[in-house]
Amino acid sequence: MVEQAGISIQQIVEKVWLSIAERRLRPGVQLKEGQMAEIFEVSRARIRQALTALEREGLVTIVPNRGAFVCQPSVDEARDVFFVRRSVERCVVERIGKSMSNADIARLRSHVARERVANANDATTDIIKLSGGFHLLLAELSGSDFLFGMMRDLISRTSLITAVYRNTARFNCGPDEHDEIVEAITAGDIEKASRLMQHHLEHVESELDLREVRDMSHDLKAALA
Amino acid sequence: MVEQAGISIQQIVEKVWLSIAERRLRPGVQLKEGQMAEIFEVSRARIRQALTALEREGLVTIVPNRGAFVCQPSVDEARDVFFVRRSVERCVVERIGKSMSNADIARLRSHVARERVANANDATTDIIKLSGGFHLLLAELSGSDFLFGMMRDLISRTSLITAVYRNTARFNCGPDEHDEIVEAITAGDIEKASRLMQHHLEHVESELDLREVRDMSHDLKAALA
DNA sequence: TCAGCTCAGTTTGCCGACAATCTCGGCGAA
DNA sequence: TTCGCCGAGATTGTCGGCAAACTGAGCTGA
Repeated sequence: MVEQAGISIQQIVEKVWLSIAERRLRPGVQLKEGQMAEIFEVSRARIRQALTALEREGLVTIVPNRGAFVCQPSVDEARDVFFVRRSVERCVVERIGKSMSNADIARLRSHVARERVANANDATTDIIKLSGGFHLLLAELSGSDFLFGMMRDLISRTSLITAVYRNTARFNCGPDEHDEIVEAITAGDIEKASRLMQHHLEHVESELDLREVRDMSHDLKAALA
Repeated sequence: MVEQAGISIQQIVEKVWLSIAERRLRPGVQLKEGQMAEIFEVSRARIRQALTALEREGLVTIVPNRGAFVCQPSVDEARDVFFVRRSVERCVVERIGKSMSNADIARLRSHVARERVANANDATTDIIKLSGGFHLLLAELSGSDFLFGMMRDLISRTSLITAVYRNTARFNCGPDEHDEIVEAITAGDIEKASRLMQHHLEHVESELDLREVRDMSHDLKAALA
C-alpha cells in the first residue's frame, strides 16, 4: 500500500480555491495546465478535471482554445450574487424552522465555537473555511439537497467576490452575528433569525467596495466606453 | 474545410438529455463510455466530458470506478426540486416586474406562439424543449445570470422527474397557462403573475404520481427494509 | 445447500504523445 | 511611424493504450 495515488482532484480544487480566497491568486491570472500539472505532480488530465470543477463553482472561466483564468466578477455580477444569496438564505432559514433537533443545535453551536477559536488565533485559512461552512451547515440542516448545492455555489462565488472587492483588511463577518442567528433559531424565533440573516448579509456586502471597478488592465474598452 | 470535427460535447449532452426526457433511456441504465464512444464516433475522452456535464445537470450519477447511470430521483428529491423551483420562480417573476421592455414582451409572446404550434403538430421533442424554454426565457429576462443558471439546473432536473413520474400520457403543461402568465406580466400585474406561476407549478407537480416508487429493481434492499 | 474464494472478462481511471489552435515577437511595405 | 503579415514557440484539444478496480460465473469445502 504505497503512497502512489498522488493528489486527488478534490484536493487540487480546494488548494486553488484557498489560493483565490486568500488573494494569492489574482483575478485574470491564467491557470496553465502544464504548469499546474508540474506543481501538483499529476498529469494534465487530472488538472483539466479540476479546472472544469472550478469553472462549475464560478471561480474560473474557461475560454475554448485559450485556457482557464481566475474569474473577474463585475460589480453587477457581484450584486447579483448577493441578491440571489439573500433570497436563498431566507429560504433556508424559513425551512429550517420546521425541524431542528437538539443534535442540530449542538452542531451549530459547536461550529460557531470553532469559528471563535479560529478568530482568536488569527488563523486566516480556518476563518475563511469556517465562515462559509456556517452557512453551508445551515443549508445542510434545512434538509434540502438542492438548497445545499445552491448554497455551495453561492458561497464559493461570494468568497471570490470578497477576495476581489473587500475593503477592510480583516473579516468582520465574525462569529458574533452567526451566534445571534443560532440563538434565534434555538429560541424558535424564525422571524428574528431571518431578519438577522438579512442584516448579516447586508453587513458583509456593505464592507465591499462595489462602487468602482478594480484592476481595469484588461477592461480598457469598458473604461473608455 | 472538411466536416471532420465530429460531434461536439454539447451536442452529445443534448442528445442524451432528449433521450432521457423522451423516456427512451430509463433511470438506472448505465451509460458505458466505450459504448457511447462507438455510437457517437468519438473517443472516450469527449464522452467523459459529456458525462460530467450531465452529472452537473443532475441527469446522471457517476459512481467512482463504477460508471455513469441515469439518475433515479427519489420521491423526496422530486418534491425537493419542486419546492425550490417554486421559490426560485417566484423570485424570477418578482424581479421581472421591474424592467420589461416591449421587445421582451414580444419575445415571450413569440415563444408561447411557438409552443402552440408545437402542440398543434404533436411534435413531442419541440414540446419538451419549448416548455422548459419558456421558464428559461423568463429567467433570462429577469436580468440575473444566477437565476438563469439556477433555472437551467432546475428545469433539467424537472424534466428528468417528469420523465420518471409522469402519470398522464400527454403534457398538460400546455401553452395556455404560460399565456396567462405572459398576459399578467404585460398588464404589469406582478402579483397575479406570481400567483399564476405558483398555480402552474402546482399543476405540473400534481400530474405526477409521487406516492409510490417506480422501478425498484435496483432498490431491493430499500423495498424490503 | 450454501457461504466463501478464485479468476477471467469488462469497464473505468490515468497517462503520455500527437495534432490543432493561439500568442507574440520580428519583418516589410505604405 | 503604423499597419498588416508571418513564423516560431507555447498552449490547449484529442486520441489510443495501459494499469487498476469492479462484476459475476464457476469452483471448493464444510
